[in-house]
Amino acid sequence: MSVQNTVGSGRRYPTRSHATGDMLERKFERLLDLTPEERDALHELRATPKNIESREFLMCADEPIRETVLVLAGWVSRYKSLSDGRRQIVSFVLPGDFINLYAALFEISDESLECVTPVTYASIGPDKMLGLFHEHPRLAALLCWSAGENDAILAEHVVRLGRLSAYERTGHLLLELFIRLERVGLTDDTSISFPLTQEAIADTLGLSLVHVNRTLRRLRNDGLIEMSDEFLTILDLPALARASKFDRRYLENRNLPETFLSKLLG
Amino acid sequence: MSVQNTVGSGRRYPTRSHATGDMLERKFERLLDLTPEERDALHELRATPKNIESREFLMCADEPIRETVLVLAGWVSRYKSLSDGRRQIVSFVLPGDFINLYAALFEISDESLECVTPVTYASIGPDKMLGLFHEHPRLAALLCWSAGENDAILAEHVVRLGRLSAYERTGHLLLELFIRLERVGLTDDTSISFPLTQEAIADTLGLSLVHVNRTLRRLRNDGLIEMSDEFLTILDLPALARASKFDRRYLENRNLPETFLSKLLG
DNA sequence: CGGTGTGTTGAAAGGTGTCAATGCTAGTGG
DNA sequence: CCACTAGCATTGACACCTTTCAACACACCG
Repeated sequence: MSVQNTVGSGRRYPTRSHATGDMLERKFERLLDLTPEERDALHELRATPKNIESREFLMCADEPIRETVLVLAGWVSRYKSLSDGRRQIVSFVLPGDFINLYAALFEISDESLECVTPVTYASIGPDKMLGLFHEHPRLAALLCWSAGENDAILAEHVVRLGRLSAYERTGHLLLELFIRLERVGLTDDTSISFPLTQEAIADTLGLSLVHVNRTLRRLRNDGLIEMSDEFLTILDLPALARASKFDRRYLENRNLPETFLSKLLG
Repeated sequence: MSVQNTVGSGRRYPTRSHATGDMLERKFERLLDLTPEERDALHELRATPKNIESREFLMCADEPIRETVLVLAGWVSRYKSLSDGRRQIVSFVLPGDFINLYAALFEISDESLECVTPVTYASIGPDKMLGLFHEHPRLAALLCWSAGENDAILAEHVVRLGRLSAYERTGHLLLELFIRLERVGLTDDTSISFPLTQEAIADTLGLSLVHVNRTLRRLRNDGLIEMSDEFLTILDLPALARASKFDRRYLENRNLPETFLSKLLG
């Protein structure tokens, strides 16, 4: 059920058949029953998807921000570069995630958005965005919810970088990616397709490439994960979560509260 | 011009006379000329300010989220705790900043909000928040801008933790705090009142208390800063910025773009 | 006056980075 | 068809940044 896409120089990334992407509905339906009109509006957002290759950029540092982007398939890395070449990946944008939800509100950014894999996305201009806020306030609320979730993910990344050991950090990141993909239906039981190089992991976790390599080997030796060029398998999720101080509450317990739901429904 | 507030156990924190706080207008006026009605709406937000002591909590982990908070005076730290006692401060909330802009959208949080100093704040219930979005869409846009700025600050914090040395991290943090306070008019030439303990700095930068102490001493010895119990002075801002790889663009270059401004103004 | 919170300093241990070299696979061009 | 290159994964040895442990100074407070 998976198609082989030839990518860049020597790495393959398998694209799943459901890459057409209804992961946004999937996320939102967990919070709220959408009306047919709202579903239509969401469908319309991705009416004319675009494709872009691995290693290409959705946005470059110091370039003007174009528009809000909804990722339908593939991984995007958001990172910042230092003058001396050091690089820090701030976050990964996965299918169903937004980029630049605030795009309309800033002139330029000092961050870059690079495709880790081939990416299918829908771009949403400021007009469309404003229209959405007027015509579908409930969807607007869900978009804000999405922004709030990103905030929580970023906050946890700060904890990871600031207070976890290399071993914990690595396991923690792998778990986050696994669970985020699970929530949009992109897992295969205990496996996900995993396109990150060890260098990308290093630039995410604030570690050296060499140390990431050693750490991954330890995780493998400890029977917690299995990794190939293309896939990551979580062999023992509870054990890995324990070993990584991974508390998945930051990705859950984030339902819309009743008080607010009633307003949206009423 | 400064009042001595006795705080907790043995630390004093000077409260400035302009702690009554028009820093929100100050921030927004840099982006947009506000109408009298909008000014009134902003004033109304802080019509009934509340006070809370140093070391008290605006929110505790696992407690339900109450409401959106606008900080008028004082510092708040947002942090997460690990089961083994490790702590990571995610961000500092300064006068003019919002907390829980998404409050209405989540049930509970796994983060805590603790006052570093005595704090004056205005709480904004979900109703008021929704009303604001309906009646003052331009203010709503500015609130979103504010959320986007927080995102940029968090992203830079990730870079700080992931790719800067202890020396760079420390200088970088001090500069960020200085500049953020400068933008809301809370600097005294090259000084700010500085309530953080070395332990708080350590929990922010992902370092040990001891190493923070040594690093601060180095910064002092290098003639870049001066610190007392109460104040921080940036002696040579350009030099400190160079030494810390501090690129203030993440706090600037964030004006509202023309395309959007015209919509708001029209 | 002792107690607590904070700042300071030294010495030793340890986690992580750097440097360097190797193997492997896929793609390229002769 | 086979060198040859490029990108990535892997490993060992060593250096160093940062942590940990421990002790002490100082201010404020009850």
